[in-house]
Amino acid sequence: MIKITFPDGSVREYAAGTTAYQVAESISPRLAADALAAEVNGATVDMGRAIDEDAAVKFFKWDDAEGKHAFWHTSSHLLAEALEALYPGIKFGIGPAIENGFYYDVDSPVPITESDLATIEQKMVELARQKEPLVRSEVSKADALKTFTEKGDQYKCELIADLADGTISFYTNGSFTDLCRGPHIPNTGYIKALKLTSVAGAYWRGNEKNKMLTRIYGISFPKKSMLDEYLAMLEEAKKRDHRKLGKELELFTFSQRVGQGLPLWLPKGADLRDRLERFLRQIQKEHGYQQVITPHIGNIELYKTSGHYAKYGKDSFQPIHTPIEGEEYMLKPMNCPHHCEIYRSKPRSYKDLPVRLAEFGTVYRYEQSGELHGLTRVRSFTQDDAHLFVRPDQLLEEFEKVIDIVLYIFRTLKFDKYTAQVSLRDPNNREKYIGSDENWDKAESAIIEAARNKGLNTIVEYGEAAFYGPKLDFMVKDALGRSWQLGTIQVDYNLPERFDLTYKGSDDKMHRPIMIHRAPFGSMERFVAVLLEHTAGKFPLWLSPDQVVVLPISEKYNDYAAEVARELNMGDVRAQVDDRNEKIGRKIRDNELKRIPYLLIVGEKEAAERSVSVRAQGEGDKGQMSIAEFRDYLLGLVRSEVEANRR
RNA sequence: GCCGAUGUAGCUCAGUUGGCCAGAGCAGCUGAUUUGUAAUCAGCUGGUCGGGGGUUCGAAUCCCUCCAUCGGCUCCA
Repeated sequence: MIKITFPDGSVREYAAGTTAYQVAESISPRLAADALAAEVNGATVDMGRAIDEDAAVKFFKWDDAEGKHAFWHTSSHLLAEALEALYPGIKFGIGPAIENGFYYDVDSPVPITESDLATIEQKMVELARQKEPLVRSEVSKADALKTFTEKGDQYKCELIADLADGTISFYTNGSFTDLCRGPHIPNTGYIKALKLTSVAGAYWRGNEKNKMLTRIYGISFPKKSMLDEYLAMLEEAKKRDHRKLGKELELFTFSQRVGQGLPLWLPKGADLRDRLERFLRQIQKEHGYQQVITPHIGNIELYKTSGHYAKYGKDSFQPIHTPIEGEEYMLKPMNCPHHCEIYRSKPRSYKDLPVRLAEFGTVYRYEQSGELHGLTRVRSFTQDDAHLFVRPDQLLEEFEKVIDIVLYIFRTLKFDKYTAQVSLRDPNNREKYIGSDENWDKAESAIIEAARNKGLNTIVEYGEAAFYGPKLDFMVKDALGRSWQLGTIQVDYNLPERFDLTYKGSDDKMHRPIMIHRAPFGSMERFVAVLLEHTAGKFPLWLSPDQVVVLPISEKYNDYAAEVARELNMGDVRAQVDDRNEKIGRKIRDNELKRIPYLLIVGEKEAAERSVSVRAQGEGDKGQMSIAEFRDYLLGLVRSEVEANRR
């Protein structure tokens, strides 16, 4: 038997001849790394057997976050070692693993740019080949401080100073020693493939008042083929970038002269958006929502009442002054205050509730220029907003009904993978939230219960609630596995208070309604962006701006093609004719590239038989049908896309 | 806003160290062709080389400044 004492104090026994691989496999990557440290400190673990690459993948349990985390964390130490060798005098900030790879923040005496990455990569490969073990050591806080003070690494000293007294762990690979809690993989030799992806600026400790360090991002894998796959995925993501597709498919554009972050929706984009709005409006109508319309500006007093001016005034477009009357107006940064005033426009009884006010409301926020990004972060956007004013006893049911709408949307648009995040109060810091404990408890349990009743896959985050109420956010995974935050449902105790919203109860006393903010799409802009990247521009049939294009074989059949299109259009199918003087192959190619779902080829034969030859996007020739047959076929598909997901 | 990179025709991009009227493909226009399942051929049009200022005999190329875009940071009601 071999006894291994781990640095965390635990002792485990293994049969004689057990390899480090087996030990690690039996526990976790974290302990695997520590096992190696134990070995270096004199224990007897047989490291004899070489580990092939496939075993290494299994070894680090690549599918679980902990395995990847250890792997990438070690990679960041390898990066630091290479940097120290190449840039004497360089100082280090932090170097963690992230969702996809790792980074290290450094303060270099000479600037490091993208053109230097190849050299650093080479050095890393060279060091990785030496299979340097990650050796753990423990020192007192005072010694730790001394070590880094001597080295002149003020950032590390700052980190150490913040740690609790007691022993502090270091890890060493080759010539590089870092303050680190672990875990790590046993040695750098497992890193078989790596790539430094970018270099960027990042504030020290994430505070914009601090110095900006250079952050070097990278990714690494235990197998070369895994890196290739990852890079291929990035390529695919680039092709699906909504900014690129938006341009290619003529959905939206931006103009410097109009202003940054202000999207211009082109005809096809407006059509798509309108279709999405009608779809949501329909389901909302069925759920008892009432549509309202409010102005794009509001008196500054409105936002002072709501408290938004105090909190977000500086992040808004600055107030508009009207010299004649001396008033101040703001471009509306959110719709809620307007809707509160609509609620107040008449007395409400408990029998009137819930009141559900919906509006596709365009709002304006002065986002920092560096933050703008395609359609996902803009300065003017339209929320698919609604505010529900409910009695406390209605909260649960209303919440569930909103979840139903969100799930219906996800089903219809084929977002099959989603999770829900429940954001609750920080239990240790209850003073910072507005509203009574009793109400919060009710609202929090209502959200949790609603999510459970609807069978949602939820994660609970404490301390993530807004100051005015808890919330439920939906994150979807797109076709490439990337996560996007979409819909949100929030409970609000603040605005009903500030606007003094009331209703008369059955007890003849005045009561305060609870407000629910909700936006299933989030914003039309963001949703279209996510939908574009999810579908790679191949929208479902019911959403496609152009569903069908009729392609005459030659100009002789243009008249028949126009007739086909006319007949389809009268039957509620969106059809166009491509009557350019081009060969049929050319027309097919161009229209496939425009992601048209169905192409109808018509020539002599079809004109004679009053039929069409059908070609489905990406599927090729589907054979001949009569015009009516095709129309019914298509309308059937559209119905099934939308209706089938109702329940 | 901060760090770094980029900005040449509607789109995608060439234009090495400053030097003949700034180029190509696609798109557009004109003509020829009348086509059967992913690019027919030819001709033509189109650019204050992001804006402004400077250095120079001479600037797309070098310097300054502003603007915009991209990758991050910070932020996200």
